[in-house]
Amino acid sequence: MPELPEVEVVRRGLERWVAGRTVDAVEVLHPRAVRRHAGGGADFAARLTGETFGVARRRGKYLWLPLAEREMSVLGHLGMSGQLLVQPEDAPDEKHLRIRVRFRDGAGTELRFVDQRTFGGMSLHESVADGTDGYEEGLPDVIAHIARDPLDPLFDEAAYHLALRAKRSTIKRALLDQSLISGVGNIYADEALWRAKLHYERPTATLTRPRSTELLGHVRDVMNAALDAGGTSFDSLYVNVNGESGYFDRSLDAYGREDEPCRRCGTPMRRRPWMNRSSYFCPRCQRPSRAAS
DNA sequence: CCGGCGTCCTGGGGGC
DNA sequence: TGCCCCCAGGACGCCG
Repeated sequence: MPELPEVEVVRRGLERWVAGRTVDAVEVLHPRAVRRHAGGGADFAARLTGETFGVARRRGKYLWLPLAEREMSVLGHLGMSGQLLVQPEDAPDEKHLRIRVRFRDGAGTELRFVDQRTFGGMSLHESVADGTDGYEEGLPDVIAHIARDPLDPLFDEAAYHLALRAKRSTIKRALLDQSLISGVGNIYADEALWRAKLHYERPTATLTRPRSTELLGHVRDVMNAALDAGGTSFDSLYVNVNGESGYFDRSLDAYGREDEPCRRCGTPMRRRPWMNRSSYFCPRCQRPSRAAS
């Protein structure tokens, strides 16, 4: 389940293995993998052929490859189970291979998008300036609404706090709202809330500025720890751009630890159904406030 | 306008 | 053993 740290590991792989290479041919093997591309698979392949990739960029869980000679970018999202692999051209196709990008150089490798559950995909979009960065970053127009992520030096912390105070929502919802702060998924939300000793249904409007600053610090800490470890991997579905599995799950304090002792106080951790998914928390360290159930 | 929920998808696992 | 149902969840669309 790739979140920001895993996507960043993939971005680094793309920067190293794909930047500067020119596309020779593209094969779209599953239409759902390009469902976000307006013209469909054939159009995606035709438009990409002959183009040269720039340096991969990332915002939250989205990553994109700017085209060197156009104000356009190839947008990628890994969804739940997506992988971007740089493989030898003669390596056998993966079972869930969805898109293949061949290159014109003689490097002997190709880029593959592999995705079992097909929540992810690739698509080509116009680039747009967002007011702070220029066209050279190639931000795809369709993700202009995605907020900067907490590891971005230009993340607007003051605006984030103001938005939290203004919302009539709860903290975990707000952490997962990609238009407020991007890159946080279910796993790191639970981890950061556990570290901050905050209940997932704490109303955002009750968070003081110091408290929300502290939470943000925990979000950054848990993401940086995962980055240092090379990305989190839970079910071997996630593999980085070179096909190496991440590792980090041993370090999780909350996610997936139902009935296991809290690493702070020993109380059995709980799992609660929440928004068609789960929230893991310590019932003692993370007490709900009066307004929450 | 915005919060909240349904939907997409597939393989693994649990229960009967 | 085999089958069925549930579960995982990111992001978007729609409803109230």
